[in-house]
Amino acid sequence: MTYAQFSRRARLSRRDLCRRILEGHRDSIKTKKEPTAVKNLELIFDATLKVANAKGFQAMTMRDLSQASGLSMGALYAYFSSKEELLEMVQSTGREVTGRLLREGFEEVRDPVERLATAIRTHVFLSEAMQPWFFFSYMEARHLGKRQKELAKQSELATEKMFADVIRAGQTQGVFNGHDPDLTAALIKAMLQDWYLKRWKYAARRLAVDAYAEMVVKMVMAFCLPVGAVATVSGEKKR
Amino acid sequence: MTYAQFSRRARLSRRDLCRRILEGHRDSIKTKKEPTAVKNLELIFDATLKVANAKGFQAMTMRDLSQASGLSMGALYAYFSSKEELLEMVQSTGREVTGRLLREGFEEVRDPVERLATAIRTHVFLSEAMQPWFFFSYMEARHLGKRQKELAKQSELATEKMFADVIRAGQTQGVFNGHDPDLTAALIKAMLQDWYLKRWKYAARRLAVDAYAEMVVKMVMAFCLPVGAVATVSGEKKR
DNA sequence: GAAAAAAACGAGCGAACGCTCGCTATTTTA
DNA sequence: TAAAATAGCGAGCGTTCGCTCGTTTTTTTC
Repeated sequence: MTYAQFSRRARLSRRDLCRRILEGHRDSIKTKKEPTAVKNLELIFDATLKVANAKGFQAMTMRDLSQASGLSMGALYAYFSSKEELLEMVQSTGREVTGRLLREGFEEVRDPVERLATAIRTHVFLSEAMQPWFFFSYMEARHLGKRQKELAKQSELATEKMFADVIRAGQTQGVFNGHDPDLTAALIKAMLQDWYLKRWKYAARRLAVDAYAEMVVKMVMAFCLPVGAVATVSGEKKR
Repeated sequence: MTYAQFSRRARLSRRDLCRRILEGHRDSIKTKKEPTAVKNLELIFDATLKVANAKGFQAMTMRDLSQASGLSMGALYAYFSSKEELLEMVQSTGREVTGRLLREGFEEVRDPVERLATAIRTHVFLSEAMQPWFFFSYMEARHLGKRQKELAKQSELATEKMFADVIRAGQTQGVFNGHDPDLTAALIKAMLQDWYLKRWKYAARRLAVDAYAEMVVKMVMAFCLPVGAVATVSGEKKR
């Protein structure tokens, strides 16, 4: 799979995302009419991610957010009851969408090698498509309350377990060698995170998202496949 | 090299660190007597890293810092002129010490394979010994001013170039295969960062620093060494 | 198009912020 | 040990923060 294929299939528009958020907060959001609410939620989340990812969520004032979104202070507070709730809304939404799309991304692939490669590619492509959300989730996680922080950790561990399980299954089938699956999964996740955390670096090098994904796949396969196994990972043609 | 050996050799006590900071800011620090100044700088940096790493530097108030350090507001401002300057002091100190120790760590090792492995181990061990500093530098970099932010980026790129150069030298000698050295270095750095950024994860798993370092070394060698090369990386005995 | 309902506004509130400065306490000097 | 020098203190200043609410503007209803 390439990034072009992925983003055609995933169709994760901000509008759909905001509609989901609205459904989840129907009771607390004061605006009655859906089209208006969705439009404004879009403005709010766009502005939040833009300003907060530049200067940090704590440093972003509600006046900043008001200016960046084009909504007044009063209008903003029709959609959340406090700055902290806004933080939780962005976090939980990103978490939910990520988990779902990631699982869907490779569930039908059964060959262990191809399954691991697809999981890696899906994660890179997903974090590319939703880069501001991923960056925000990572950098602002420690400003969450105790309960929400625990959820964020659980989410991270769940993603990692997903990779570890794929590797374990491959080991059982004798396709992968015996390296610790949990630690391997942790290292994979570390490499995947760099793509959305250090975007300035890869943008400066004009590195495409597909190239990055393939590099990570190669590194992981070199580590997980037994010595001597020919590393033809993907069915796609190589140049 | 093991972590025990490294930390015995590096000897990077907080006291020495604070003495260096004092020398670098002799003109702006109002306290005249060195022993007093060093003692208070130690209190200030300890408290800053403790509080800021828990709730973020922006969220840390000067009253928090006063309470955590045991110094009054007035006493704090004898050592820096603004909260922003405190941020820059911590950042620049960490940067300086890191760069120096990292370079010293593997300059005498000449064999490419051993050299790359030593560079990786040194980075992991260094980030373990100075974990609060590394975590702080990473998480608070975007709150710096333009000039300082540029320095932080340059420092990151310099570290990466160090790894890339080691790999390039190994390729010239025909020891490593032809994978892009710059991108490989970026992936190595991503794995190294996870150790000090996600400490809660590895602490929960009771994973030792040496084990982590060896895992990264193995992964990198599997990727960089030509297929078929026996991966006996270190001179140390294996179980 | 008048009345009712919904959405948007933004000045202003109390609280908390970074930082200062007149003062006290401690140490050094002679 | 008196005088001078240094270190330490914390209430209070001006500012800015998150958030509210009485009012105005826009949209819907009939």
